Amino acid sequence: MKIGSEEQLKTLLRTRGLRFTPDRLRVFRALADTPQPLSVPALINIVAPDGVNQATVYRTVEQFLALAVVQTVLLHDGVVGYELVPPFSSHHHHFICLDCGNVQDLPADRVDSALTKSLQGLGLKAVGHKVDIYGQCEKCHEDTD
Amino acid sequence: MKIGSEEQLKTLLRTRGLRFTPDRLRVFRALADTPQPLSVPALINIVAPDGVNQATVYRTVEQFLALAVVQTVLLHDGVVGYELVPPFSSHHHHFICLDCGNVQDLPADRVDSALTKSLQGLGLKAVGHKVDIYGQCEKCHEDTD
DNA sequence: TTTTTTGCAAAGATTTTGCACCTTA
DNA sequence: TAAGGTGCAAAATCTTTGCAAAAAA
Repeated sequence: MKIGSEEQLKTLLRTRGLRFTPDRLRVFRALADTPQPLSVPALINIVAPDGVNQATVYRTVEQFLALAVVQTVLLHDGVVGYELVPPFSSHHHHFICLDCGNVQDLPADRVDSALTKSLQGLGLKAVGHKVDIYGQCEKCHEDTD
Repeated sequence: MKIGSEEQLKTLLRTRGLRFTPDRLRVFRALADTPQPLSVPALINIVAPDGVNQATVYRTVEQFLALAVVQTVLLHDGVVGYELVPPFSSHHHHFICLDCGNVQDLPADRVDSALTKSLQGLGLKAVGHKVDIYGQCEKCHEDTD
C-alpha cells in the first residue's frame, strides 16, 4: 500500500501544479511510518537528520493540510498533531488511554453509521467527523483490577 | 447556574489545597461567558484588561486542565482551545462548518449511547469522549443550493 | 527555461521559568 | 503565619517570512 500511496501523492501534487520533491516524500513517509499523529516539531526531529529544513516542514505540513493529505489531531497533552487521512491511511478514530496517554487507532465502521443517524433533523449536513474516546486501554484496565 | 458553578470551582480548588483567587475567577468567567472554546492568547485578550498577567493565564489554564475544569478542543484553524466541561458546562459535542469555520455546540444525548455501544467487545473501558463533526451548517448549506 | 521549492537567517509570536513580593485561608 | 499565587522580565521554543539560489518539469 505504501508505494501506491506515494504514487497517489505524486499524482495529487501534479494535478495541482505542485511538485513531487524528495523533501515532501520524506515528510510523507515520516507520517506513514509512524502509528501516532505527529506534531511539527516531532516531524522536524524525524526528517531534519535527512537534511530537511524546518521551514520546509512547516510549509509542507501546511500544503498537505490544504490538499487534505493530512488532518489535525489533538494529542493527549494538548499539542496539535498531524496524521494522514484516507486514501493515504485508513479511516479510523482514536482511543486515548487516560492512564498511560497512549493513543490507539479504532476501526471506524463501528461508530460511523450511528453518528450519521444522530444528526437527522438538525439541518446540518455532515461530510466527516472525528471521534476521540477516552478511558482505560486493556492493559491499564487490568492494572487497576 | 453561573453562581453555582463558581461555588463548585471554589470548593474544588479548596479540596485540593488550592486557592480561589480573583484571577482564577476571571479566567473561569471568561470561559463561562464565551460560547466557543478559547485559545490561551484569546483568553489573555479577554482578561488582561482586568489586570491578569499572561503568565498567570497560562498557569491557570494548566491548573484547570489538571483539575478537569476544562478540556482541550481543536479549533478549526488548527489552534488548541479550552472549554469548560461538566459540571461546569453541559456535555456537548461540536459541529464545525467547513465553509465558515463556525464551531457550534451539539446536544450530546443524540450520539452518546450509540458511541458507547460501539466499543463493546473491544476490551476498552470508555469514561468519556469527544466528537467533532464536520460539514455545512444550515446557513452555509442554503447558500450553495 | 519557467515555475516552484528550498535554505538561510532574522523577525515575530508563543510559552516557560525563577525569584521576590503579595494574598488567601 | 504558612503555603500558595502573581508580576516581572528574561529565556527558551515555536512559527513565519523575504529573498536569492537550487531543483523539478
